[in-house]
Amino acid sequence: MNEHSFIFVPDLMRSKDEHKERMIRDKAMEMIVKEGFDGMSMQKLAKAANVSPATIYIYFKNREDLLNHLYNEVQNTFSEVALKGFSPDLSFEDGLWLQWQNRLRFINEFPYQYQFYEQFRNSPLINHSDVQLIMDFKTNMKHFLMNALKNGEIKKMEPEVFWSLAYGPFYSLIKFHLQEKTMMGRHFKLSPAILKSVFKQVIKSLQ
Amino acid sequence: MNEHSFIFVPDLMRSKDEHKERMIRDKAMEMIVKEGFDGMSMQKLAKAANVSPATIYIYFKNREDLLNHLYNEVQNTFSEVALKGFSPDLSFEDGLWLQWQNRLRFINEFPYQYQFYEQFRNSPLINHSDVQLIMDFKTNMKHFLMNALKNGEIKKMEPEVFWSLAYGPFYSLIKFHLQEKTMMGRHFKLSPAILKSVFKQVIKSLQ
DNA sequence: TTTTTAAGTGAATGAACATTCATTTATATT
DNA sequence: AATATAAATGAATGTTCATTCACTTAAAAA
Repeated sequence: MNEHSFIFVPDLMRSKDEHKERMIRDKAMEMIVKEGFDGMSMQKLAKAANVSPATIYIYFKNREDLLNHLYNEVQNTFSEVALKGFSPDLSFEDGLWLQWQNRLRFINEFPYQYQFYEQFRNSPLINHSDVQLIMDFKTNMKHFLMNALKNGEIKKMEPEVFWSLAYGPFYSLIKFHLQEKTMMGRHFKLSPAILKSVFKQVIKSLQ
Repeated sequence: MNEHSFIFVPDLMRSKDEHKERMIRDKAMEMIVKEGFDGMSMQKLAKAANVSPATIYIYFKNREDLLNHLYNEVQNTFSEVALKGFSPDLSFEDGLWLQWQNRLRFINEFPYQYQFYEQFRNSPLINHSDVQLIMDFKTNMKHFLMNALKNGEIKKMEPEVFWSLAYGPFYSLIKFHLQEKTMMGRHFKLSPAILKSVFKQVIKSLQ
């Protein structure tokens, strides 16, 4: 519906208001992060985005379609940001560190989007969405991993094992970072120094 | 309401049916794992648990109260299982390995409970729940960490950093393990061999 | 300025929602 | 067997839900 609008553009028409769609998308994610999936109703969303409920259905087929589009968009933006400045020819340490920095940047810049993303991924909605990583991202990651292996920078392991070791601690830190209360009621601020120190330890585990 | 029922037990009464409450709790978690929070309505739950909607309100104040009780119960069972056979006087490597094994055992034995738990923790519901880890678990973990530090088995770091390095890769593996499709559409089976190998690498990162 | 088209709407629709209530049922004691 | 009590219920309650529809508005082209 939405992503195919470029296929047929009649001559005589009123064009869609990009700002309206942006508001719908942003407010939806904000509401879901603040009140959960059951706290985001179409009528409340319409009010928050300053449109009629019926307007939402011009942009999205239904509620589920809206949620899937949101997830898709975040996934793509995230991949894009993660690839900024990246090349599979970077040394393993430089490449992974760039990934960590890029991902942290995205999370800090778009906390609602990231938290919506995490909520969606941990819900059964993920099973009904047919989202796929953009090809560019996939091939870059694959070549990066292959180079690191070839150069003896990491040992041979299954992709899931690599991912768990290389990003597990990172995303765990992010979770603490985004909660205001963590262990023992303290607040945990993810400083650059801490991130770098954990990174060094992760590198050690992969060698 | 529920947890205080032992305070006053009249002589003449019909006693609550433990089996009914168990069904309500189990079906609720199953529904949430399969259909999400918005897929679990009180009327559908009643039907699934073979009780009247009104019966649920005998055991729980309202929907939110039910969800909080579920979370609480999982949290407590989880802590209990994690402590099985554990002592803070174990060597760091043995103690952490036991934790990994206990946690994996819980996840395999009660997948609905674990997946409900993860979904709850990643939703805003977590902000309105006032759950606390049981004291026994907390103190055990604290002493374990202190001993490992004293014996020079790990280096000094903030608790969140320790947690991220020691459990981040583990929970990441679990996520892959519980999805039927992971990276590149393959299925990932978490074998004991893989778990042990990742564990060894994690130990290396902590030293 | 007129025409054409889709964007955009407010009010409606029926279904599903959480919760309550007037009764009935089961059970432990007498 | 009778009694007292809370468990358990099915049928309501009023509210909110996702979605639709008859209609109005805006804008691009002629």
